[in-house]
Amino acid sequence: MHWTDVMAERLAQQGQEHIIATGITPSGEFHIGHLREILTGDMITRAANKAGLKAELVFVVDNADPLRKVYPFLDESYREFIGQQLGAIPAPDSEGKPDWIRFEQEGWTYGDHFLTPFLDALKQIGVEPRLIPNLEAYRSGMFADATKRCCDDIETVKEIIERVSSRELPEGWFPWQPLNSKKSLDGVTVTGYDYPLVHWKDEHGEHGSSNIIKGEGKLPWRLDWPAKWGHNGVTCEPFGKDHGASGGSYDTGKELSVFMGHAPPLPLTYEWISLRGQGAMSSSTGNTVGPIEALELVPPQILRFLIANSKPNKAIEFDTGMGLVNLADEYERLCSRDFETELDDESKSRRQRVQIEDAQAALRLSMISEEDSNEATAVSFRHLALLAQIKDDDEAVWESLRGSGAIESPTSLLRDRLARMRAWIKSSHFPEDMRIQIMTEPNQDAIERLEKHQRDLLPVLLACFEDAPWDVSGITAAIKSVAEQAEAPMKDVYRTCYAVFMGAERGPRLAPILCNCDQEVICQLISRCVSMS
RNA sequence: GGGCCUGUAGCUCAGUCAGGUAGAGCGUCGGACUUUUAAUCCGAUGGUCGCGGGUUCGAACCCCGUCAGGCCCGCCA
Repeated sequence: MHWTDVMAERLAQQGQEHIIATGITPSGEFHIGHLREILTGDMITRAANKAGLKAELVFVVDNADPLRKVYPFLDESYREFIGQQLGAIPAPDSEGKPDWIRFEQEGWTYGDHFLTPFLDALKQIGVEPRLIPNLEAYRSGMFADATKRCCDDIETVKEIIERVSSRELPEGWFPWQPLNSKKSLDGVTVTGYDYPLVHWKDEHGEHGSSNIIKGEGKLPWRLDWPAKWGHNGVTCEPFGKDHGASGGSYDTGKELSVFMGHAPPLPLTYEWISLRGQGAMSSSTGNTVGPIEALELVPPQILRFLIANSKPNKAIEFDTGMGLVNLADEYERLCSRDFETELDDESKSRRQRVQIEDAQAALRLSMISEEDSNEATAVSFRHLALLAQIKDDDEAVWESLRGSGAIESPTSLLRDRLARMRAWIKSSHFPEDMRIQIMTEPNQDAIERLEKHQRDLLPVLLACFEDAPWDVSGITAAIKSVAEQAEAPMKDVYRTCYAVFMGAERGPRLAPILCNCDQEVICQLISRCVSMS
C-alpha cells in the first residue's frame, strides 16, 4: 500500500473530517526541502479525500517567529531586527538592505518577501493550501485561551516539558514571550502576570505590559505548536525529523496538547532532502536549489513524483544532473504503462502487485490536478535533451519527432517540457554526460579501438568532407559517398565517424551537429586522425 | 548519556507493520532493426537481505545483541 494510503487509513479510524497542517518559517529563501513538507501534506490530503474523508490542507506561515540572526544574504543593518517578528519587519531589497518604502506603503514584510515566490511555485505544482499567517492569528487573539491555560498553571507546563524533553527550563521561565520596548522577543524578563496582561522589563531598562489577546508577544515554540493544533483543528501533520526525535517538540507537544484540551494530530516524520554531493540544504549557506529554480529545469509533475515515490522516512538526494534525467525518464516510462492490464495478470505475485499498486499511486499523486491524466509524451527526456541541443528551432524539433512517428503534433505538455529543457541545458546543472560535444583533439583511444578496415575509411572520409557542401544534406550525402567509394557498410562508416567526432562508438545524428561546426576545423580533425592511424 | 532513521543485485530502492520459494527500475552484456534520434524491441546477467544469536516446521521480516552511516535531544522542513 502506498504510504499516503496508509495515512488515510489511519485518519479514517479517527474520524471523517481532517485538517492536515504544514508549517514553515519564512526566514529565508525557500528550497526544495520545504517542498517535501508541503507536498507530503498535500499528498496525504489527496489520499484522504480519495478514501472518502473530508480533508483540507492548511499552510501555517510562521511569521510570528523572530529573526534569529543576520543571514549572509542580509545587510548588516538587519542586526537591529534580531529578535523581532518576521511578519513585522521590512523585507530585504536586492542589496539585502531593509526596504522601508514598501514596508511602510504596502505593508510588505520580510515574511511576505520569501513566502510569495514559494506560493507561486506551489501553484504551478498544484498545491493551493489555505494559508494561516501565524502572526495575524496571534493578533486576533486565537492563542488567548491556550495561553491563559498555560499561564494559569505554569507548574504543570514546566513539568511536562522538563520531564519529556529531559532538559531543565531556566529560572524565571514563563509560558509567554512578550515583545519588549524594541518589539523584540529577546532579552525580556517577565515580572508579573494578570490576565490578559503579562508585565515585563527588558534589557534596555524599560518596563511594560504585553496583552496576550492582542498578540503582543508569542508562545515559546514548544507551546506555540500544540496551541496551533488546537485552534486550527489540526488532525494530522507531517514534520521534519528534527521535531520527531524522542523528547523533541512533537513529544512534548503531544502531552501539552492534551493539557490544552484537544487530541494531538497524527504525526508523520520525514527525512531531509540533501543536494547530491553537497550535503544538507541550508538557506544560510546558500547551498540550495529553490523550488522556482527546480521548476525551470523540470516539469512540476517530476518534482511531485520525486516526493510521491519516496517513502517519507527515506532521505532524498536531489541530483540536478544525471539523477534528474533518470528520474524524469522513469516517470515517463511509468506514464506509458498500462497498470490495469498488469494487475489483471493472475500470475503476478503479491509483492509484484504491491509494487505495481504503489507505482500507480505515486503516478496519480504526481498529477498537478486530480482531474489530469498522466498522458505519456512518447518522448523520453534523454531524447528531448538531444533534440533540443541539435535544433535551435522548436519547429525543427517537432519536425524530427513527426518524422520518427513519435508524435503527430506537439501537445502543450511537450511544448512546456521543451521550454524547460532548454533552460536546463543553459544552466550549470545540465550534466556533462548529456552535453553534445565535438572533439577538439583526436581521441586516440577511440581511433585505436576501430577495426583496421574502419580506420582505412579515414582518408576517404577526409576527401568526401573536404568537397562536401556544408549543410545537412551535403554532409549526409558525404557520409553516404564514403560508403559507396570504399564499398563499406554504413555501419562501419558511422563507427568511424563517431570515433573521430565524439570519441565514442555511437551517438546522435551527426549531420545536424556537424553543419554547425566549421568545415575546415572538422577536416583538420579528420586529417589529424588519419596521420595518427 | 538518551533516542530516531537507514543498511537487500554494480546503482536507486520495494518487500519488514499482518513470517510462507529474494523483487522492480536503472546499469551491464548479448541479439534484432541492413543510412543510428545516445532511439526502440527482445533476451541474458546479477544478492552470504550489514554481522551474530534466539523464537519458529519455516525469518529480509518477530526478539536480543552487535557493527557501520546519517540525524535529533539548543525554534534550521
